[in-house]
Amino acid sequence: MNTRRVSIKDIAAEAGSSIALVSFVMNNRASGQNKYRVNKDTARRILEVADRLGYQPNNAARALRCGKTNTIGVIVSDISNKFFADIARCIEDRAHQRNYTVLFGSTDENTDKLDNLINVFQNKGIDGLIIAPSENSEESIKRVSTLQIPMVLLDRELPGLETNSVLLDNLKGGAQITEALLARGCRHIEMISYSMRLSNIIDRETGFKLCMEKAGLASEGMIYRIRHDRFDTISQVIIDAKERGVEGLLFATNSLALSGLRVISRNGWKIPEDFAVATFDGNDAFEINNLEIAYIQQPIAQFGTEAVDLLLKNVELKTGTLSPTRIILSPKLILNG
Amino acid sequence: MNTRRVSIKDIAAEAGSSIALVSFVMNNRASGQNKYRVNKDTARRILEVADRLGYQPNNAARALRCGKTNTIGVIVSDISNKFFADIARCIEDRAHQRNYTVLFGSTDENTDKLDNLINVFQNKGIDGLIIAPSENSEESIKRVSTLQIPMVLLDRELPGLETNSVLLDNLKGGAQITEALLARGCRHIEMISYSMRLSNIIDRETGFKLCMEKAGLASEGMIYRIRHDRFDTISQVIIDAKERGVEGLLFATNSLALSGLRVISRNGWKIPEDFAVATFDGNDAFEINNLEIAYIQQPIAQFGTEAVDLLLKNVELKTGTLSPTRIILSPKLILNG
DNA sequence: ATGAAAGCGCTAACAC
DNA sequence: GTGTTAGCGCTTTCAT
Repeated sequence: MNTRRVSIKDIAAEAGSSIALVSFVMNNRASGQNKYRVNKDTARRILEVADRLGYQPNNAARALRCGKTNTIGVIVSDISNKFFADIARCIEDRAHQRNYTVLFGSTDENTDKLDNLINVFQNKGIDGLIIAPSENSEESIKRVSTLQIPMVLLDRELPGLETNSVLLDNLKGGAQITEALLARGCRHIEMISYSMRLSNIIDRETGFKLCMEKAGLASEGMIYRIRHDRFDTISQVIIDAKERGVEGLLFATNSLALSGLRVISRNGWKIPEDFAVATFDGNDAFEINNLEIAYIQQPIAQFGTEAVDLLLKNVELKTGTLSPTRIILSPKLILNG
Repeated sequence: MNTRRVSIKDIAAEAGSSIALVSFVMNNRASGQNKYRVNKDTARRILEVADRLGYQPNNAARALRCGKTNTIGVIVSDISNKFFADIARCIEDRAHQRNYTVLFGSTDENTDKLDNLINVFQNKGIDGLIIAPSENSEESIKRVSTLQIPMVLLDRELPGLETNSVLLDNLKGGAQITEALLARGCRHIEMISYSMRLSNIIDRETGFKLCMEKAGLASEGMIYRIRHDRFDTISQVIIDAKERGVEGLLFATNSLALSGLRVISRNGWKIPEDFAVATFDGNDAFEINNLEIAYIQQPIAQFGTEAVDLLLKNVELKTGTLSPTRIILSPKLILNG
């Protein structure tokens, strides 16, 4: 038994018409039109044969012919990171809804991997790219622009690069969460952040600073920056903070908070008695232990949907280019306890 | 400026040779061979031009010509689920190493979505499929076999279907974790499981039962099965368990454990004083609160690597088919406290 | 309303 | 050692 997949040609032969007509009918069906410029009976016959034979169009052929793959690429630092995994899921759903498939890739914040992924994805002929850029990725990202590949940046943007992007209002988020800490009566608040200079992180820090200054509290030197490859250093920072009499700890990301909580718990300190804690994004770990941790909730689903929609708007453009769009999503403050 | 990508033809023109030769040289380069049947100088010239022009092969054309896309599909119930997200990451890494890209899809345990994904992926011409099958997916999976698409089942297998699969030794895992509970002195142990009849769940239950019986303890009726669309019912089950004087709780999956812990915490019960708890897979939430929870650790990275390798072994087969292989991975018991 | 034919970029068999 | 050519499955233009 030969297992060559059934092609348009087979259908034409079986239905006694030309392949051109089959192609035409199949395309009409796909686009959900019910009015054919084709003879009704012929159309019905072709459709019937196609179904009977289990016809599936060959995407490679179509891609080659049309220069379009209906595939988008998504590049993040680590797809197994909860934030990105959640977004990935939403991107997947939205893309499928709009008849696209998604190729995912993780860079581990490594520029070589990023460049390689961009190449591979370009070879595969992706129609567009959604990227959560990491540090030092400016050059690579610029290359994507040069390549004329439609692109939208996710979660972070790049200084000096005008592109489409979908972002959280991190400045507002940083301010809101700081305010929450102040509202519980904390004065001596310190922020534990990343040494990586990502726009989202920077904005959160700025939000914190602005808010502290407005409250007439010192913010200078109150931000401690952890290297992402030296997460262990967080331990000493927190121990020192305790000695300095810090009352509130604001973690710039959820992973930072998780590591911080581990330290707090290991030292036998209690939340919120010993430390008031706030961060970005919720976590099962908070709820399960009734930890009173305030956090900024990001609209994950919207991140995914907006990114896909914005990208496809650019992809499906018949001609020319749109001017870059920035979509800024609103943070939501969640208070626990 | 016309932005048509540079093709083999452009290189041929520029280097003053035929496209066939260019193709030949490029392929040799790709496969890392350094001995050409081609004139050294010609080869060098071609390579030089290719680099200068920034040539990237067109995958669609190659796929069409060769009937091979170097893409595999991965279908799970939900890619944002931690277990699958972790595996996805490992699959991605391994596949990239081996020069394949990966298409991911989530079914939400829904047969229609599964069928649809299989179709879409088939259209895209994936060379093989890795699937974590959910309940009632027998028919769909069988169709993949019929389609002659190489496939490996992940995490769960299907009764009455001989296929390649990569699985945990869930029977052993179930027994090991039960023993751990017994070893801490628990007698009255109950298992909280899924109503879904997935092979991995069933095996874990069997391991539990066997172990309990061996210890001369009742196991009949000691398994409570939660419907995945009625997670809230877990609350009453645990409250009842407390009244029945249950000492140890074994959760069949991590999500079940998470929900259970929420209930336990909400009722003010302590671990391990009020309940000894054990489950499958670790979780940040455990460590952060120094919860003494024993669990079975699955070798995630191995899951990914083995699945990809097994799949590609079948994909890259020049001729015929291999007989189905089952790869059984060993569970590892992690004791906390 | 329908069909013939060109061509997307590539590989591989074959000829020179 | 190098070039010519057919053809993968599809869409699309142009005839009829």
